[in-house]
Amino acid sequence: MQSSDIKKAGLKVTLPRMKILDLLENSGERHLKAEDIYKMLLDADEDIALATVYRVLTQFETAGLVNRHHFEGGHAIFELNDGEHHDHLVDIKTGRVVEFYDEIIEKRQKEIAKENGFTISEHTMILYGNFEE
Amino acid sequence: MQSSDIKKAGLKVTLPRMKILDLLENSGERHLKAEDIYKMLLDADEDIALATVYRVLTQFETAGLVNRHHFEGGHAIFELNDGEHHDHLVDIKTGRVVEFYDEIIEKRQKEIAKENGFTISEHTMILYGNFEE
DNA sequence: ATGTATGCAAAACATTTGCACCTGG
DNA sequence: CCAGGTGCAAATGTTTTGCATACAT
Repeated sequence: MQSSDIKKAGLKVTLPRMKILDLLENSGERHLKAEDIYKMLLDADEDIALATVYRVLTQFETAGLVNRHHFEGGHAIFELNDGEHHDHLVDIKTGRVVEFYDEIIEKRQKEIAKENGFTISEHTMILYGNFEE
Repeated sequence: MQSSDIKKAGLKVTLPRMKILDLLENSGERHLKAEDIYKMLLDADEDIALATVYRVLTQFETAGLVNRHHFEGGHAIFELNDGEHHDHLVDIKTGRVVEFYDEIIEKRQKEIAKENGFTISEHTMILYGNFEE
C-alpha cells in the first residue's frame, strides 16, 4: 500500500514489490517464510517467481523495511520493521509467534556489551516453548 | 577423551565419535560449524565423512552432549553442553564469539514467559556487533 | 531509451538419507 | 556374530545467480 516506502528505499515501484509489501503489512501473520509469501502470491493468482520473493525480501531488508530472523528449522522468517525492536516467544509445536519488549532486558544487554567492550548493532532473543491451551 | 559420555548416551564408542567429541572439548574453539569439524578431521588425516559429522552431532545433541545454535549466515553452530546455560556476543566481522550469563535477564525471561502463559523449554539470545580492537 | 526488475532454470549451500559394507562389544 | 555405525553418492530443502526478456521512469 505504501509505495512511498519502496521509493524511499531507492527501488522502483513494481507490482511484485507492492504485492509483497502488502502481504507483510496486511496478511494477518507478521512472521513469514519466503515460501509462505510465494504461496500466498500464487493463491492470489500473482505470477511472481520465488527467486523474486527472495530478491525483494533481501532488498527490503537492506533498506530497513523488514527484518530477517533465523528461527530453528533451517529457514529464515521475515517481518515488517516497524521501527521498534522486540523479541520473540515461539511455540515449538504450533509455530505461533508472540512478540514482546522488555526494558529491563534491553538495559542489561547494553550493560553487558559495555562490560565486554562490545558495540551492539543488533540482537535477537528467542524463547522456545509452549503456550498454555 | 571422555568415552564414558558417549557410552552414557547409549551410543557405541567409535573412532569418529571420539574424535569429534575430542575436537569439541579441546580444539580451542567452542563454537564450530559441521564443516569446520570436518575440515579439522581432514587436517588430522582422519577419514571421516561429512555425513558422519552431521549424524554424530545430531546424536550428541539428542543426548544433550552438545547444543546447536542458529547464528546468522544460514548454518548451524555446535558447542559442548557444559550444563550451564549461557548467551552469546558475536562479532559480525571476525566471527569471534564470547559467552555470557546474566541472572537478571534470565529472571526477566521467566517472568515474561509467565505473563504470556508460556513454558520455556529453551532460549537463545545473541548480540551481534563489534568488539573494540 | 535505458538502467532495473523479473522469470526461469541452473547453481550453490547446508543438511539428510538410502544402501552396501564395516566394526565394536 | 550382528545390531548399529560409516562412507559414498544421491536426494532434499533453502537461497542465490546467470541470462534473456520485460518494465518503470
